[in-house]
Amino acid sequence: MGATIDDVAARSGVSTATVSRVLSGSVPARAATRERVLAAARELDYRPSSIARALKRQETRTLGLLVTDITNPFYPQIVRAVEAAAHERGYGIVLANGGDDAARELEHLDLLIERRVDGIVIVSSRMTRRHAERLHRTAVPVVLVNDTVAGSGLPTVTTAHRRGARLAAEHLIQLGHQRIAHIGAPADQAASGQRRQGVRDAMRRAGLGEPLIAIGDGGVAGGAHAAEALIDSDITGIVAYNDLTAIGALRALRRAGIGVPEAVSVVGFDDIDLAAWTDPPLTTIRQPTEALGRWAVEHVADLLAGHDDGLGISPVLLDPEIVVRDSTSARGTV
Amino acid sequence: MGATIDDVAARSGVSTATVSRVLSGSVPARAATRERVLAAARELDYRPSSIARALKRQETRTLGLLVTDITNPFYPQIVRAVEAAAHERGYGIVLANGGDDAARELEHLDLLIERRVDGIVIVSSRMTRRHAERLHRTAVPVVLVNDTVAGSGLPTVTTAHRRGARLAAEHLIQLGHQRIAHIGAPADQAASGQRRQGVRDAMRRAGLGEPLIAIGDGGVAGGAHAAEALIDSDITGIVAYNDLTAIGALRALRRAGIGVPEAVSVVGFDDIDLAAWTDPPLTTIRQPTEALGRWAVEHVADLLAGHDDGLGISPVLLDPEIVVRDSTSARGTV
DNA sequence: TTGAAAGCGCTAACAT
DNA sequence: ATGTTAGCGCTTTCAA
Repeated sequence: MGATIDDVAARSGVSTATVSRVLSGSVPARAATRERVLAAARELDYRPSSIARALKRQETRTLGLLVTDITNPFYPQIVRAVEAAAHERGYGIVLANGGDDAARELEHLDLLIERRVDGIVIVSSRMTRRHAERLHRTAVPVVLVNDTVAGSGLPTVTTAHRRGARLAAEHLIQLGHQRIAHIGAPADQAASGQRRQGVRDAMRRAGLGEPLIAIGDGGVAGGAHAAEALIDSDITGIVAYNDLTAIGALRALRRAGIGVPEAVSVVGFDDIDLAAWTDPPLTTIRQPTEALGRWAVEHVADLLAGHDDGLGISPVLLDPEIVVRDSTSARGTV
Repeated sequence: MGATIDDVAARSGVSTATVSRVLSGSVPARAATRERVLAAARELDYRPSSIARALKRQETRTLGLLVTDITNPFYPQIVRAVEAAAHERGYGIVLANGGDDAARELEHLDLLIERRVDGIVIVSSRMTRRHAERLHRTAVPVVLVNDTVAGSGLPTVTTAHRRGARLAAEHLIQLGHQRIAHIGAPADQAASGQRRQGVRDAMRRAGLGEPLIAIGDGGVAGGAHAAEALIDSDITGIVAYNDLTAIGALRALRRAGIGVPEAVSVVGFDDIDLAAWTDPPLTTIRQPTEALGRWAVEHVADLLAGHDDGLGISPVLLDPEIVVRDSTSARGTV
């Protein structure tokens, strides 16, 4: 099919070594030789095989991207970010969409390893110690995004969930809200504890006591349910676990005839694409997706380059920022 | 680092050929040999290098997935579907996110080819004849999803956009609507013409004349704008180019105090995840994402297997289905 | 500046 | 049933 380096060498009357050198530009060559090689390559439409190169060089310039929690609305954003950062550094991305169960996920991990990816980025999965072990054994650089495995020593970069949730609650407090509820997510969601804590931090600092806590399911339905349960309380502000939850709350409140933001203010988390288009547009905490992806890729690259910076002892926290839209408004003390 | 086939061979006291055979299971081996090989492989945590295998076999069991139109809300769904279908058939996915300009996209294509992907699935990109040429020259099987390049002869699978839009309009007509508007997308969107035609088909069949046409931008903002312009007309139903456009329309109508679906019914297209959660939940045309992805992968596989079924002359159309929610309702003749 | 040759890890004839 | 060996397409010493 495609032309090989031998074809190019033959056509230009030099050795394959010379072709390789000219094409890589690593070693100077006589101008005349250069020209001939380049011409031959062009004429034959030669594309070096990265497979052969990988075998020789023992690196594929490829990163595995394992995304398990596909229900995560924030998934497309992070895939985008990682792909872009990788491409910039000359890495390709092999995508692995985690399945439903942990077993299938381990299988994916194996596949990535067999494909000899140079490193692996794992996003918000249900990583277990077993995964970590497997990873450790094969010595493939790995970085976790938005999740940690306790005691695995795996390097991690995550959004500062706690700080983000605090930001959300503080925004409400600054607007004069005093009775604030938090609609959380089940405990198995990596960030649920931290976000709840963030809301408490803000309340406590302001001397407002404890937030009212309701639990959703991380999705719209759960958010709506939880908000309904909150309707008879006298809260004026809600910090939702994420945007999906917030959208559910918006819906439930509308159904109940409670105006947002006049009667109750709502803050989300993530800033998914559609957050700008809810009704009213959602005030939310934007995760630093770009930075998360970039950091993950750069750190894998560093690890590959042998810069073992002793990281992984504690996760790197990246700051989110608040995006104020129309689902929150000032509220004097009642 | 990792153990090689030589290590396993040495440890189990057989030749590498035997190891290869035992592991692949292609040829029967004596039970005792089998055991020893398997044991050695396990002990060494041996993972065959798919790189070396690819070089030998001249196939990587890898498909390239080029997604350019990243603004397409339908993007995550199709990535999911393609990945799943590929995985099922033992293919991995190399992801390439198209850039802004056509040049960057060509670069991506080259990269995929250098990576020696066995086939390429291209989703809804701004494919040009130049791309098609490049593809043709390298003889890599390609299938296009939801887009065609006129005269390129590239096999294509797409949603039956025209039929889908007709379904949408017919739904409205059955509900008693007579004055229907279509909010379309700019002409450069692959499906815009077909969807507009679909609406006209339905109107004409029902003897209702031409639909009122407004043009959005394929996004929420454009949908809102276009809907505003429609407010003073006397239409009672809107078929939007896609869900984003429909969401924009929903918003504009609410702002204007026009009830959906009491005063005006709205139908979207795509059935993105959030369509079920708009207010009111959106009646829409669901693209057969699963089938699209599966078909694309299977067709590439067929091509790879040498089944040149003379396809590609005309695109394969997959039927969408209507999902009726609450943004549409019956309406007697006024 | 260029060439010859070894070798990356595997598979598949071809032998035995 | 198993071993020997060539070779996939490249890069990289080592020589010249």
